[in-house]
Amino acid sequence: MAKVSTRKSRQYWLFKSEPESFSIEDLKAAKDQTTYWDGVRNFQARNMLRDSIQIGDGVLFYHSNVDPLAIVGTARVVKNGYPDHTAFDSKNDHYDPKSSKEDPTWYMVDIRLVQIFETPITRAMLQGVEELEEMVLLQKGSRLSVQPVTTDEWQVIHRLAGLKPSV
DNA sequence: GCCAACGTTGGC
DNA sequence: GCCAACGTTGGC
Repeated sequence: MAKVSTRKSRQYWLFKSEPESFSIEDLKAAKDQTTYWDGVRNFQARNMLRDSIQIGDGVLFYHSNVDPLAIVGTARVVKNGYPDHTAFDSKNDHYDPKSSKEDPTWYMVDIRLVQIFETPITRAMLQGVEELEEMVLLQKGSRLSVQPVTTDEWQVIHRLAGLKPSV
């Protein structure tokens, strides 16, 4: 019998990336427009990657540490959490000697591009929207690079992009 | 470039 | 187990 998802409904997430290291254009250029989301080295984010994020979930792709800060498009989860092999590679920037193949510390998922927004939804735009006041991204001091997004937030952001909620 | 917020490390 | 010191993130 095929493996069945443990929950019925799709969930939504926001992934941050510095475009200098990996931009949504890089995702577009990747083979099958798909990538593994490696390098997350925070336990809270790790738990989401390992335990919560599932195939079919929607991902807002956010560019951080750049002008303009913005949600630049969406992606879809195409592979559930599995060990982040970059932690095993001593030559990799994200190498972590405490993580082993036998007992991995860090996890990643695979995502595939859905769309690049014609007009990026800038952080400044988000900050003006009452329905997004509680969005994790906009909370003071929020540094999580993988964050949950509510269904309402997902829909508001698609509306701002002039799109029907897709994925 | 600044600095607040946060996570981790290590001495005790 | 506390907490000061330190390093990093990331908005501004």
